[in-house]
Amino acid sequence: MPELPEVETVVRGLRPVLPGRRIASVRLGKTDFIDDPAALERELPGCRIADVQRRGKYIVLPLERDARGDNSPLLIVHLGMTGRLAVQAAVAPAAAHTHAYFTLDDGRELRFTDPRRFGRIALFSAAQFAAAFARLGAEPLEVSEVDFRRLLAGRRARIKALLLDQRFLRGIGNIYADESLWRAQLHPMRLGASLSFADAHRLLEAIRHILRAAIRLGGSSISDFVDANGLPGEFQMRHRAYDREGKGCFRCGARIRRIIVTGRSSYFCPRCQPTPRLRRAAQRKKKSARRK
DNA sequence: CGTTGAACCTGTTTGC
DNA sequence: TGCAAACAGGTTCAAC
Repeated sequence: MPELPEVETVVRGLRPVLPGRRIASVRLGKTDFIDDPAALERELPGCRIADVQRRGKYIVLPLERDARGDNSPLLIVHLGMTGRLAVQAAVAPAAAHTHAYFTLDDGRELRFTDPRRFGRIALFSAAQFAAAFARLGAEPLEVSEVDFRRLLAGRRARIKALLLDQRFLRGIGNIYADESLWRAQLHPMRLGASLSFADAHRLLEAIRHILRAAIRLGGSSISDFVDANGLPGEFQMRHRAYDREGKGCFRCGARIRRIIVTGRSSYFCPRCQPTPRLRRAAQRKKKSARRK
């Protein structure tokens, strides 16, 4: 569920609420997705939440410790596939699979809910944070076209694999990869280095357009995504490729197809997003197979 | 460098 | 109707 636009939507919902609040206490349920549960219970009470930020698909809460405040830690939350983070009244009944409760100094609670527990919560020192996040690629809404072309140069991986690789760009997942490739009219199996100047230009434009539109509509709600206020997004109404197997292409009418690329379902229009030329060895193999 | 497949875990949808 | 298989927004790791 949560890719860059959904995480951004959650962050924008929390930003008017959390900064300035202090964490009074911590309660944990299942903890197998938390790096060091004991550290949360030990370190968090008394900390003031200074800000709410997003880095790729990560939510980052910089904290300030009591008086002197140096060596301040950062609380990191990743929503995985089914994670939710929301502030609720302490008396409100908790949704099923709510595994972390952070009581705030106004009596309300910041709650983390995640049925599949693919999410992650960690408490990082400034140094740990810098080291961990140095591996992530650029923000797709901030990278320049020149840098984007440099990233593609020499990459023999499929463009779909690159878009999903958080060290290439951070924040794009399966939905927005497919939607961007559809808009740019590029087949998901194209190799990164094979993209022409014009291809790369169209792809970056598509990524920017799609992500901005999705943020504007509060993200995509496929089955269970809701923002920090419990409201679903609306960008799923605008999907042109994702989860549309067998339906007509919005551009040319051809039936959208689903194939597996990099182990993930990939939806594309076989007419608008033409199959790349195969490499010679693979091509020979196919030809001989066809002759039989 | 790249790719593939499996693993993590639960819930929902699909197919026989 | 019932049960099993397939599938799901993500990340990581081993094996090739």
